[in-house]
Amino acid sequence: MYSAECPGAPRSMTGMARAYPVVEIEAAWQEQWLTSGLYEVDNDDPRQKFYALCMYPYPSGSAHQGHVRNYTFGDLVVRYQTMRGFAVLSPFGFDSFGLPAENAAIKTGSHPREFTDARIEELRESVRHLGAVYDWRREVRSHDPTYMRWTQTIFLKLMEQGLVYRKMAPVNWCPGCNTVLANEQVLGDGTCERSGDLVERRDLEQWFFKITEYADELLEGLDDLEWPERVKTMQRNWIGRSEGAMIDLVVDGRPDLAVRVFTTRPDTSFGMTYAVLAPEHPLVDELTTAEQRGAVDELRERVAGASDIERTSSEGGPLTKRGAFTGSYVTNPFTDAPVPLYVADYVLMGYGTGAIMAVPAEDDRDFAFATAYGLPIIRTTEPEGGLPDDFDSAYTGDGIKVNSGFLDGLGVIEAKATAIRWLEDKGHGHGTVNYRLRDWLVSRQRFWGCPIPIIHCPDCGIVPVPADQLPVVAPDDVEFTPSGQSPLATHEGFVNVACPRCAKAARRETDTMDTFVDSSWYFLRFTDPFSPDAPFSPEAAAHWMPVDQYIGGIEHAILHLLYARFFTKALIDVGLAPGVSREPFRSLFTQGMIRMDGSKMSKSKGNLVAPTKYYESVGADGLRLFHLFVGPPADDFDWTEQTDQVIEGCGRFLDRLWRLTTTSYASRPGGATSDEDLEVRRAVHRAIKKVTDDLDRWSYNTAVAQLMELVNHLQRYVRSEVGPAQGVLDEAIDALLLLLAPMAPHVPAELYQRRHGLHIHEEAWPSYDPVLVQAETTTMVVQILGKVRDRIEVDSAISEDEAAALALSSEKIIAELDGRVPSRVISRPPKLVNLVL
RNA sequence: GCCCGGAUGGCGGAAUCGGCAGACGCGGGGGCCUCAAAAGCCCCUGUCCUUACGGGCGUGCGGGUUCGAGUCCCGCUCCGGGCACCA
Repeated sequence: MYSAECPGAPRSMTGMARAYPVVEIEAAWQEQWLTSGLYEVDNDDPRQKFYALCMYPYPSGSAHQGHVRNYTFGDLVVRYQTMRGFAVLSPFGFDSFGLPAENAAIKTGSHPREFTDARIEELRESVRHLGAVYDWRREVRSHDPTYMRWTQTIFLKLMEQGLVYRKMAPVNWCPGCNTVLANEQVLGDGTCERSGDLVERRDLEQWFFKITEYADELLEGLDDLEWPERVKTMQRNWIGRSEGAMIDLVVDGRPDLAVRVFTTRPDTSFGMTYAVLAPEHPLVDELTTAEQRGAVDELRERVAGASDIERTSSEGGPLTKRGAFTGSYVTNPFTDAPVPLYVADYVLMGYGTGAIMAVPAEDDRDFAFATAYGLPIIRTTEPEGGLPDDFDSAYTGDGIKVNSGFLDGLGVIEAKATAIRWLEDKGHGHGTVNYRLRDWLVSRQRFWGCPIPIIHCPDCGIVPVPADQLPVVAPDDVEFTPSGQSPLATHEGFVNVACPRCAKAARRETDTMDTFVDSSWYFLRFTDPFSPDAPFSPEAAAHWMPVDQYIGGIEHAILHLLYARFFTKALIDVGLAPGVSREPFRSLFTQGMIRMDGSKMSKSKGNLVAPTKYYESVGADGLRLFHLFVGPPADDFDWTEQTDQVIEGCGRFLDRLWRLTTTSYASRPGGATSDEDLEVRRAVHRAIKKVTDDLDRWSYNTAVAQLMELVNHLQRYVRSEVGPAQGVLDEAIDALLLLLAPMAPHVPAELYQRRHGLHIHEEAWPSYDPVLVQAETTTMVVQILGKVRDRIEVDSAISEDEAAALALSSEKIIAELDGRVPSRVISRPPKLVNLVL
């Protein structure tokens, strides 16, 4: 491929001499892969499909080490599965809407599109320098109008099918920036990351997706996925399914009015000594008596102004300031006793019904509150060993019900079921399932996102933008001011529009969609990115989906992966994706983070080590090998002062391989086979098996180690006294190059081309001879009481008895035993015999 | 507070099913080559005792199971991550 005469030993920037011209060879092959179309697959490809995908990146400019790691793993999978004979779909795209472009626009005055397009160009270029291969024809970009059109179409389709709605919701409002912030933009201390102002909570009309309608399926679907357990657990916790009961507490003196509470512990109902409303609960006003109005209003005012962070922090103030008595009482239906109704900030409007029955004896928070307010505490669960005389904390464990009327004597589980049956019989409530998962708030008061395709008409109300007017694209003639307010909201030409229904003057929706919407269906678009009249053809999507191997960072463990799963199911249900697998990502791999000085390596931390310099010293191959070799792919990696030396070591390995392959060795006369020949052949076939197994189980570091061992072995072989046999050496080197090809693609491609005139990446993955993998003889360890006393070379197929006999006849063992007779002989042929005295 | 991970030489890590702990690499030491250096090549490199041969100890800590434990069980310590008034 690289055709120049060998220019001797080129010197890299780090001053190390390389055995081969790194930059020229890598550039030539990258050009070849880009133009040859080898990794472009068509939808009617007859080979079995394999969909490999790395999470599409936000285009932040040139690739950093996190990208390199990600795409090295991804490219390995693509090239490996291609060699194994699959039609591998390997697309690339850009998650190109998002705040950094808008912030840059505010700073420099440039349009976010120009900024983004330039960053995309940089990232695409540096990904190519890595030698990673994609079907670039399929590239998608979130901000591309042809993509936006379908994002908006999907929004409207979901709305039409009742999965989108609008309601008032509290948002993070920055008074300095005069806009709403995403949660990620609010710092830990509750201030705005840009202006430093204290973020407030405000209620605004917001758009939502009904992800909660899929809560159960999102939960149950996790069981069958080949995902890291950690990620599944995080999603389960996020969904937060809990079984319990709704109970209606009738207000004293108001038989028509009840406070509905949710509890997971209906078995503790007899211990309810008060009830609590969230400060935002709609019944607070009505149920607060004149005498208590002052205290309640004071509490509500304080809570309303506080951010979530303030409200839930442990510095929320003394407990006595956290609640207020409403003056009203509700009836505990189990005891018919009236209990006081409080308002308290520890009850959240966003979970359950925004109201609770409080059982201080069996709930930590209720216990703390009851203690502070002098409320009674009645224990209803007797732990094993009986009730203690006094106690200073709630008891939340298992036990036998006491003080609980008809529940007395039952265990917690039976008592729950009995209490729910009783509630349902008496009409006081019912069993239910509650989720922590909230509907997905998708509106953002931002410019650089996909506009929500809605028109607000004074007469017709909310009107979808007609399909033939999509996509709604943000205007170019906008000015970004430091206020941070989206210029969309004040752009007359954009906002003013005729109602598509009645033609009267109407206003466009100026909110844009959360960028997680764009990333919730891009993997479907990849299957059919040219489709002119649908987001994708259902046939193409059904063919390629699910993604067989999805690779990305653990930081997307919850949101992106949950939203994408929801979207896939929803798109199927609204008829856009019939026949598509309901779970989009069959197997997920989450790579470890690269850290430096304890924190994540990132642009914002300013601790990037650019890959560029390594492209010139050890090449993309060397850098890729380093990322594969340095440790388990799933583990975090600490970048230190020593890291450059490890990378250089990977470069040296490639040098040795190059010299080994390009040096001519004197053919051994006579053609007789030596022991060394057989040993080399065995080592080769063992390596094929080991590397194949390792690649299949994501143990890339040991796969690289295995190849290093093989090179070391071959190096000894060619320098050995008898010298190498050409046929043996050729078989070994070919296998070595084939095994290395998915990991470090350039050098093996170049060497294979020179050897055979063939493209290594079009070759089949090597297979091994099981006979050669099985060694003829093995070193058997003989232990006395678990301590190694002798090693004997034995036939691998040795029997239990033979092994034992051999061990007992060993001179060393006889001497060591010194006449003692083993009471037991543990024989585990062919590896070990252990003698017990 | 709750839920997950993890702890092995000077360092990154290996040991896939309970069977030789430390593969592979980095770093370090010694040697060869060279006028010299770089590069390359060879040998050594857990720790303690021993001139040697050889032996003792050793996978965060304390117990246990087993002929045998880095690996399994029980109880801790420390580190990392996620969730966090979720009723």
